[in-house]
Amino acid sequence: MGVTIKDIAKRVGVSPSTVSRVINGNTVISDETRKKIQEAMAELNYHPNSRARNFATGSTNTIALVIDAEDENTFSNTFFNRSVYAIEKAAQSNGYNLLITNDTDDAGSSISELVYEKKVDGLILPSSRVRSGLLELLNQEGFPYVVLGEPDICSDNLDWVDVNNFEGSKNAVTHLLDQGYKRIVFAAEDTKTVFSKKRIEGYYSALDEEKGCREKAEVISCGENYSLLCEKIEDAIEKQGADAFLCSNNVIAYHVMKTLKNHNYSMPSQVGIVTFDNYPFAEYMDPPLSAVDVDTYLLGEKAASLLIKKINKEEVEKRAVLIDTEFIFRDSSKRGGLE
Amino acid sequence: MGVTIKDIAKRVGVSPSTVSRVINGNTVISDETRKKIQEAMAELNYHPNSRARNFATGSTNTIALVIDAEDENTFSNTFFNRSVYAIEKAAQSNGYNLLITNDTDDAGSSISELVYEKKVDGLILPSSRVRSGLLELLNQEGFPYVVLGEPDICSDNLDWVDVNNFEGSKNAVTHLLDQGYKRIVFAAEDTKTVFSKKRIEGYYSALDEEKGCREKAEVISCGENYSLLCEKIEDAIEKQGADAFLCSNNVIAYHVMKTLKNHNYSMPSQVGIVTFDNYPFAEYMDPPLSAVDVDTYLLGEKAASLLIKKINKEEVEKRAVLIDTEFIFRDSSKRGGLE
DNA sequence: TTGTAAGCGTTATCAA
DNA sequence: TTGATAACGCTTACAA
Repeated sequence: MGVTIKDIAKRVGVSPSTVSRVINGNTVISDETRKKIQEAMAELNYHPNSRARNFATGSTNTIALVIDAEDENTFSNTFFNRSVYAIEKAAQSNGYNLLITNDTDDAGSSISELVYEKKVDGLILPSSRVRSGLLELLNQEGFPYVVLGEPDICSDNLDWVDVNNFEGSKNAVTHLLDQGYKRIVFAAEDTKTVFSKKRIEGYYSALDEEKGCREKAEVISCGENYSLLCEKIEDAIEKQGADAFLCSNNVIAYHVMKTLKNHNYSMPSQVGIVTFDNYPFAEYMDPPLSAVDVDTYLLGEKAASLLIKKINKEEVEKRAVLIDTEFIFRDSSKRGGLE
Repeated sequence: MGVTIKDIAKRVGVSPSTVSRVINGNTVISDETRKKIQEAMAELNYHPNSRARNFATGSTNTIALVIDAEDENTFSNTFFNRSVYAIEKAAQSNGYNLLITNDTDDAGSSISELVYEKKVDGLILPSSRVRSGLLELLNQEGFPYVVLGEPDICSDNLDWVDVNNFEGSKNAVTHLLDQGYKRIVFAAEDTKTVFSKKRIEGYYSALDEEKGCREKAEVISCGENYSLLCEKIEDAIEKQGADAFLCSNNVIAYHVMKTLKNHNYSMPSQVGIVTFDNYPFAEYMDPPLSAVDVDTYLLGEKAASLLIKKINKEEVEKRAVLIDTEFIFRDSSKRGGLE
């Protein structure tokens, strides 16, 4: 059915291997032969069969991105998705295809299938799916992989890429202090994930540099229980005299703002707010939300290019890559350094 | 290096084809032989090489999902992403892997590469990327594909899956009428895409059933110019006496609500609101937003299973599949049929 | 129920 | 600069 390398060879009167050389850009071919072969390929509308090539070369030119299937939010996470977009672009521009797979915890996991059956050349693993059994498998098979997000185990021995949550948080808090806020509360959905911990560390680190502030530090966490969150916010303001909130995402920021409005606290004069993640919504909020912007596109791009380097066995300069955050100053934290 | 089918054959003392039969679940094997072969595979930690299988069988057990790279929003679209999640799940449960590729308009497009080089067995194409040249290529190569979303060309001759935008819109407007709202405005970012057109048709269709309402119909579109949107909203209320808005997404709904609040219109007593897409935010808005909920998970699932049927050359009952929407009644449209 | 052998389309080694 | 030829690991008639 399809036209093969042999058909081209026959038509031009050369051997299949010569045609193969042209396809692969081998330079030892004479210009004349190359030209004739290329013409024949165009005339016959020849396209190399990637299945045969994969088989012959022992590679697939495909990388896999593992998705955390347990995490309902992964796919509704705009930021994660920008990373996916970036990974695909980086892959494509390096001649790789991108396979996406949910990681289930089943015994015959989809990941081990990819690895054992050699369906891809390497994989990007979200930190939430890093577990020792899987690492053993990968290392034992000498399979190239990169972790997306700082993992909570083996972080010194793995190649990973993450946002600099520590600095992002620290900068935001320093900004709030500079604006004259004194009692800054950190509000998050959890405090256990690696990125939450890093942000909390950054929060403390900024407070440490302003005397008397660390003592008043307070971290609120609420899971997804937003009415609980609202209560805690009220308490923080009324009982502890909180005058600013650093929120770990936009949903939390939204609830903080709602609570403040319900109690007629004015923003930003009485209470300031900064949120992580610069959602499209953030700039339209009332007041517009200051945000720690995270370049998840870059995150994905770095992860993909790091993986491809590993696949090609190039030397990798550093094991861990941290992406800088950018602080976006809007009205919600604009107190102007007033007391 | 790797252990192959021959190693298993040798160890058990059978021929490679017998081992192959066991791998492929061929039933003519004697229980005894099967058992011995399975034991040997376990002992040697054998896994079939998918590259070799793909080559031998002439298939890849992979489907591709094309992403609209031009559309910045695709990847930040929560709903689209739930479809991706569903597609992956459906693929996996049918033994397929999922490849994701951006569609660039370059001459050597990534899609034609997938098709010509036989990298995947079929593809899911978003309606926004349907163009005649591409369809020609696919049809000419006899390549299985399914369109995600109703396409604006050839919709009668293609297999596609979409949400029932017409009914969703119609139901929402009927609901508003039932609640006693009289002058309902449809607010959208555009009016040209197929789904917008269908929604507008549904909007008109509902109005037609209530006398005197169709004459007062008004469709507002604003692109991404939200200050323009706010002006138009004001006009609609003040000059045309609008008392309800059907919004084509949450961002629009947000701006409508903001405008209403700024002008001290009370919701839902003076003005009612319904939005398309039940974002997590919708239920936390003030008042909580009534929404036309779209099951994009089901959308993706249907698309994937339809494609896999086509790949297997099974007869497909209908060319076009419409997914029902669900109306979620919250406070923002609860007027209770008052005048 | 099992074995033999050809074949899938390309790459890669070696020789010319 | 080119050509023969083996090899990649599996599937699949066909034969036994």
